[in-house]
Amino acid sequence: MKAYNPHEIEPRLQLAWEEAGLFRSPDDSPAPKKYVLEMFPYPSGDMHMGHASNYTYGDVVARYAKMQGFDVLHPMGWDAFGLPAENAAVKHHSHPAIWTYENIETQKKSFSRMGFSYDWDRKVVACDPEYYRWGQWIFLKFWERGLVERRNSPVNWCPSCATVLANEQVIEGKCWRCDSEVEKRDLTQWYYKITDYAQELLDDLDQLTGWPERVKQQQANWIGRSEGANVDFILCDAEGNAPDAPTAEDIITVFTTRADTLFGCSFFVLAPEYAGLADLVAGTEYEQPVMELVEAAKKVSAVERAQGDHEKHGAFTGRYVVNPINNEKVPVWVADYIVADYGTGAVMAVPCGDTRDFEFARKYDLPIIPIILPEDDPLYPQLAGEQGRVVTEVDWPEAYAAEGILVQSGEYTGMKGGKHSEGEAAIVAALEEMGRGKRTVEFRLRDWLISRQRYWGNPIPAIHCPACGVVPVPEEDLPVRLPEDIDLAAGETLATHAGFAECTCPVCGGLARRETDTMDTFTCSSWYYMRYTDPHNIHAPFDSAKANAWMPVDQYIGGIEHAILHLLYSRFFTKVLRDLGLLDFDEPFTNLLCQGMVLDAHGDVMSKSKGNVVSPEEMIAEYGADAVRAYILFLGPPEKEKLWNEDGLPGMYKFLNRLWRQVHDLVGKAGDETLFQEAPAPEVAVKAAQKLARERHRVVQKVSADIERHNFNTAIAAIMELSNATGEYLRAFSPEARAACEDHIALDGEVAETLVKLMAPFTPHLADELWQKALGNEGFAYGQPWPEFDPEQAKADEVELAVQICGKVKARIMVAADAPEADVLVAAREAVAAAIEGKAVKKEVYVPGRLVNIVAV
RNA sequence: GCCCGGGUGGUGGAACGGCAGACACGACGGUCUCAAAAACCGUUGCCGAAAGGUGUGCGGGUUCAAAUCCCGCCCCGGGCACCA
Repeated sequence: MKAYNPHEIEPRLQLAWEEAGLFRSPDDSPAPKKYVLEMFPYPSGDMHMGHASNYTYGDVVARYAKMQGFDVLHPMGWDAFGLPAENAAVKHHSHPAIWTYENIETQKKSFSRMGFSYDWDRKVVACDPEYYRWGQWIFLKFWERGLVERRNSPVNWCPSCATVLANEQVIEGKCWRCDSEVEKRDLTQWYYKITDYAQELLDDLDQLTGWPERVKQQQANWIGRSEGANVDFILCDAEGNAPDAPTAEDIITVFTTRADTLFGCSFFVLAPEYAGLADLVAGTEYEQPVMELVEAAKKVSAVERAQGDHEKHGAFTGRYVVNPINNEKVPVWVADYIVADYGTGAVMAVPCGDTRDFEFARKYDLPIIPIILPEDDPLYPQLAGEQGRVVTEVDWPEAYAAEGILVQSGEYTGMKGGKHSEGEAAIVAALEEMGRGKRTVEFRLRDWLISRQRYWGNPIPAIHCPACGVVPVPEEDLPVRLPEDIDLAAGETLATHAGFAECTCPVCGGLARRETDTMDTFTCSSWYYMRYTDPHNIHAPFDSAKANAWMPVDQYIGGIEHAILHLLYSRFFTKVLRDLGLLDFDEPFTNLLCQGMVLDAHGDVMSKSKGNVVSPEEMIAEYGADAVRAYILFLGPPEKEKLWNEDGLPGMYKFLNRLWRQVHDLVGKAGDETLFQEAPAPEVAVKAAQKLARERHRVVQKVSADIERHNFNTAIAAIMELSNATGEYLRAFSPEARAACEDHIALDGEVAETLVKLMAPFTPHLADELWQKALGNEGFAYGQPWPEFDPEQAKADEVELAVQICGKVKARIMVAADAPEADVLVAAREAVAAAIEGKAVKKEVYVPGRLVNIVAV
């Protein structure tokens, strides 16, 4: 027997797999399909632990599916556009493509060295013009459908990255990539109208039964649907006189989810960025303080805003509006706690029912009108009978935002109040009746800002013509290629590049200017998984028949950090491409596995700057890829965060060595390395053989179930148990004794083959080597039929039962597995006879195969 | 503030409401060795010499039986957040 040497067998088998084209996926085959996909990486340099674990999980799922008889699509590619490549280019006075492609080669080698079963013929690289041209094509299709918009609005600007960012890329007021504070700027930018799909993106979360609940929750939060109503307030003079026939200029609309509290509205607030604000105060004594507030609000950084309990600032505009429900005159204020781009940017303030309005009212001494409170509130009896409008006489301690009973609310007094309440419905109905209100729904989700002022991205295929306006690049002119001669180190950009922007208008033929913004890299990752189904197509992004055949992805695996960003964008793309008639399904990813972060031993995120990055390469160099794979899998459930600690790695290597020996021993090829030492008593030996035969069935059953629910750690633990049973067995029978007996030869062969096949998804090199050299087979364990099991044969003839008295274990008995209940109870009583002596047995509970519980007092 | 997760030995982690701690790591003891390594065998939640007791963040409850279900807290992690 040769010793287990991963450093020799692993590279040799990787080459053999490649030569055999083992992982190539067929385009059409009658077998059922399984599309297993891991999120493609950004080519940042070396493979890190996050990659290693993520891709190991995927590889197990893919290899297991293959052994289950599925046609498997298991591709890999690179999310190759992005800022780090530009930074590297500046640093090394080179081109982003050089850095990117070098890193891709490095990572590809690392992935191969891990033994991942990718179909490299389907590799997709996002910065390849053959790929990004179709991203441009999709942009044009979105445009045709009215899903592209170019508009001026306040946007998030990262000064360090020198580009705008999408809402999803701002984390607590900071840039998702570089952590710099984000600024607000008014700029004209390109948007994908993802809000058109807000409702469907929310509704279809229910379809995603194979997704983790927390991811769906996060998406629902992000989409943030609120049901409510728009209510029109009308500008009036200081005496409360409003025009009888108000025009659009006289109306200010608010969005509210709490129309039931309309009687409690004691002031009215506009956002500092409210469009008509300047006109409202122009030329009045209020203009100066209001404009000062507007200026001050601009200076408050997003980070400060994000910090929460920010002190509120406001100013009176000198104007009034009329509350449509009771014709009361209400002062109009401007305040920095109102968000301009949510709802209408104007709010009816109800201090008694809203903590923010309450704080503001206290600070500026505005009236607080109690109109809702719980029935058991001490103030309730007083206010419920109150006919007038108590304002200051009642000491209102804090805002009451929950459900309650309406008081001092005219004909609605006594109704239930709260979100979606009786009172809310009644008041909205009344407003609708008088033409001053309308049911509506607001979403927190904003349109996706896709333009970036960066070079290393997919150019937006648009042309600015002085005569025709903004026009699309004709399809036949795609791709708009990135110019290769650019000197980023010298500060050159697409906008300043000589030649790139120059073009002629495709409509009028006149001199025009090409759009110089590129698209957010997340546009590239929103459809790459479709390209894998047809990666070499030069006529379309993909052939619909091929995409529909392979898609949706059966198992998607990636980091939790993409819970919103990538996964939401991809769902949006899928729905639009479906509406374009290119796809026949609604959701791209049927099942989603989100792996937890791999952290260092102290629980910190691994990063180059912290110098705590653990490289899988060194571990592979010492113990081989199979040991690293198995150890990663054994560490715990994939969803959980992993504090990296490699103390157990040598133990896993030891296990693989033991397995190697055992398989050789079972098939009579161990030579001097046989585990047999000294024959025990015959009945001990027989039991070891019986147990091994049973364990083989039980473990196959358990490993299959565990892989299917992604409990790889317990699957490996079960294989260890089979190995332990094998060890006992091999110690009990000499190789000669086993070779002389047909029954032994049969059992030995079955167990050896089972061990090899069970290990195949986890440690594919070891399995293939044993498959060929120890078991003497042709080909590879990869793709061999997964072992069968018989649940009946997994059962033991005799079982040990715990005997409890009142739930406490007092004894253990051995009984035949099929013993009648009466016999078992007799045996149980005997076993604890002394303890129940003189007590009355009130009840006996028998759980077959587990325990007997005797309730005796 | 709202919404999700999660608290189990020295460590990673197991446990369809049914013997808590599977499987490992580590530690300790042993076999083999001149010795060490490797390999193999055994012990290992805690207290206790033992009998026994005790034990899954804390306090209650349901149940013959609770890590698991219910109620009330405490701590840790994540998401959303002046979103009306």
